[in-house]
Amino acid sequence: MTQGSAPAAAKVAKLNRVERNAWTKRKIFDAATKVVGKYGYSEASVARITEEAGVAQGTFYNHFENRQELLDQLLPKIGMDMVEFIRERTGTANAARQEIARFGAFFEFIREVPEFLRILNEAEFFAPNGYQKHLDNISTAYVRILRRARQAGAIEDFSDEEFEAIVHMFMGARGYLSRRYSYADGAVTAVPHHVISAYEKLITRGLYRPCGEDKQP
Amino acid sequence: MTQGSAPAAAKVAKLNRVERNAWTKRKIFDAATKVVGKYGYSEASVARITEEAGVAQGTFYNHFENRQELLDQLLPKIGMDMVEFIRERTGTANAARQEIARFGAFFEFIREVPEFLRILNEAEFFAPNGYQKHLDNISTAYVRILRRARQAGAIEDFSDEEFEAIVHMFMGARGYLSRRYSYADGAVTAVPHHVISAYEKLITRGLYRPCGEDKQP
Amino acid sequence: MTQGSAPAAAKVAKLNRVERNAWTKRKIFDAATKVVGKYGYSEASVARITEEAGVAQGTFYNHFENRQELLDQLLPKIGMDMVEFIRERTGTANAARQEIARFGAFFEFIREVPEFLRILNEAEFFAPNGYQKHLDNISTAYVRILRRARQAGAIEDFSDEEFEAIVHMFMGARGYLSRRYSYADGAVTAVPHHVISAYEKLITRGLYRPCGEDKQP
Amino acid sequence: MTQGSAPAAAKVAKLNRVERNAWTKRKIFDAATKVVGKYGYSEASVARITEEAGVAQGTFYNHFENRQELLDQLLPKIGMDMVEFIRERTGTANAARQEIARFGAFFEFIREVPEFLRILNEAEFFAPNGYQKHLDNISTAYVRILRRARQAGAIEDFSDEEFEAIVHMFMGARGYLSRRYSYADGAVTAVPHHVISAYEKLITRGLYRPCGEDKQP
DNA sequence: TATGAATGAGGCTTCATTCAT
DNA sequence: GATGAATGAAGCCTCATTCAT
Repeated sequence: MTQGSAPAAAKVAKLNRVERNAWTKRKIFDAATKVVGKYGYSEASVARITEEAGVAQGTFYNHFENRQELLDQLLPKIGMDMVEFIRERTGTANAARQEIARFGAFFEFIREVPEFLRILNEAEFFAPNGYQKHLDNISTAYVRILRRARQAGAIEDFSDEEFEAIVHMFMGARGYLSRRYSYADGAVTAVPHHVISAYEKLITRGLYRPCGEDKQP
Repeated sequence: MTQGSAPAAAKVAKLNRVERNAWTKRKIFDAATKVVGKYGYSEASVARITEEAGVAQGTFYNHFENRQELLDQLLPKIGMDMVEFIRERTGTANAARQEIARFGAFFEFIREVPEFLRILNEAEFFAPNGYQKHLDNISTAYVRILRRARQAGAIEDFSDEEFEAIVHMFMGARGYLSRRYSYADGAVTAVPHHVISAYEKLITRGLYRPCGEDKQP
Repeated sequence: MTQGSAPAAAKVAKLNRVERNAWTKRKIFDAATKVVGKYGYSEASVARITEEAGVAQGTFYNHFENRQELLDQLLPKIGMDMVEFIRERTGTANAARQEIARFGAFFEFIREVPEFLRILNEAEFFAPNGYQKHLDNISTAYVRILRRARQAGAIEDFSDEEFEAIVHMFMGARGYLSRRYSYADGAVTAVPHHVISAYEKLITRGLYRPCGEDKQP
Repeated sequence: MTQGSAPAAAKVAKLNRVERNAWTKRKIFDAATKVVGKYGYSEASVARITEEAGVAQGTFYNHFENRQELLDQLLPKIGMDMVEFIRERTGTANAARQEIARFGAFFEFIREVPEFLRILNEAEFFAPNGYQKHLDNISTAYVRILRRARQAGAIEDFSDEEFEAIVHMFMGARGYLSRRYSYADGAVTAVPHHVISAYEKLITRGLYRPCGEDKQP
């Protein structure tokens, strides 16, 4: 429209069609993360999300089949970010120490990405497909870790099936604990030390070999 | 309108005003339990509940301030039923055995009252006040049990604060496990044995004295 | 609100609950007739209808399951009015004359109830159930008339099945003619005389005994 | 972007600009015929049509001013095909026989081009301009035929204006009959014989000279 | 106290059309 | 000329709550 504007074409104009498309989708996605994190799934109307994203409501449906599709993508996406985040902080100590590290990293992540907690907790009921996908992602990865620890001699006397149950307990425990201790009037705070210590005692005695040393180096 | 109706009023008429009132409220309450258990909180519209209860929508507001008030009463009420149910099945064996019994009784209760699972799980987000109340109820009772076990010498080395954390882990673990293992295509099934055994190992080794015998009789 | 208003309760207040209910439903129904007649089914949004009726949109759904249900009731209802209207104007002359009278009365009715034409014509596509019902109503009644004429000796050589086809042709012909000749820029005008005369010739010669006299007195 | 693409451009590239243009327009047109025939006008969104045609939505507006313009072209185009189809099957027998032949050919055409019926029937309300144009086309041609029959002595006692009315009745009758007898669960079937016979009786007696022989050769 | 019709805001989604690339 | 993302109005319907009877 402004005739001579070609050379001035600003930041956004540099993007080609494909990039612009991805950028818009990303805007919607990020907006949804923010909105669900703040208000919960049930208040995350398309109107609210698109307003937060700064696009028209109709635009939403150019990028997602419907509201639910977006909602179901939220958790698995952030969940993978979390897995990566935790992996980076796990260290190379013995298996029990690593488990403690993971436990702590989980709560660190929650503070880094405060939306995560609510998204995780509510997903089961508002985004069941996404929740299941996330569960499978986590469960698979976690069981693999436990198996490796068993091979290394750090765990004895647990079957694969029992591992799966243990993993579910861990996940459940973290969820409960995070909800109980990490919320402080909306804001997210650190988990108190006694929570860590209780968890440490429970799992080092109950799951991993008490001595804290793996059998095979 | 109702003036001369006293003699004709059948069965129900035997009730006086207060009893009738309580009876109606109860009908609504039971209907809500059924509806939420079957469809979840978000589908539990006032219309659906009153229809299930066989009363008019307006009647609802004679007994509850608003929809949320009823929803918030649901879980604490059933939760207390559950506590009683579990207490009756705890037995008098040593502390570790009792804990296993409680764990099992929890899953029994779920099968007795199939609505409970959904009400419990969703309450956190749809009936936060009721959820908190339920949490406090359970947590208080459970911590008391653990303290007593510690006094009896069955638990060592855990502080009161750690007990609270442990209780939350237990509750979280049960929730997760029940969701993972108790749903079978809508119906509620028994929890597989390896889940029980995994739990048993984890807590007898991690919390209670491994030998399974209390210090003081 | 106005404290002493009880004795003043005006016109509408005389109605009891049932009557008020019926009255509201009727208001919606009449509004729909007007709106569909003027704008056609596709423009007959619930918003437009309720606005015309002077009620809230939500009220609509207290009286009709959904938009389509109302739409499907429109034609059969008015169709029965039409049947009655025509019957009253059929007279007692011989069968052929009666047929001409019916033909004329049809066009009279269209002018009495100008909405009818559009409702009739569009119903096939926008209210198929209602259309089918109307068709059955009319077809049944019409075939009965033809049969009686055959019994009276006014018609020869047509089978029952052929009657049904004839009735469809009559209905189709009327529809076409009414659309062609009765619309005058939205308003509805009388059908020109040559249309009547053409119809008269066609059916008195083609269907009824040409002489215009029935066999049996 | 397109600079060097000339040599590589396959089959389609043989077409010059004008031909390509016409080809695209044709694709859209055919797609619209298919879509309207199958789903009706109201479901014939621009999105659906362009998808069926395999072009982008924007392309549509390079060839048609708007959605309605295309819709209005649909019926007149196919209508002319029908006229040609019927003419080829009219034969050279006497006028009454020819009329019967035309009646039969109409139903044949419906089976040849199954989309036609729906397009014809719905056009009146969804493509009024196109419908009017079609009506004029048919009416003009049909009246010419009747006039010629009158000149040949096969019809007596009908004025030109009455001819026009008769033509409308014929068209209306055909429409009704085709809808009543030609739809069989979506598919299009043959019209039962009694329909043909009823029509034959009606028009040979009512319009054409009963003897079936024209006055002047 | 019981009733149930009335309300109107708000939710999701579709769609014809525009316009920058 | 072709593309397809962006737009925003409009449609249907649900729902918690109110209020006159």
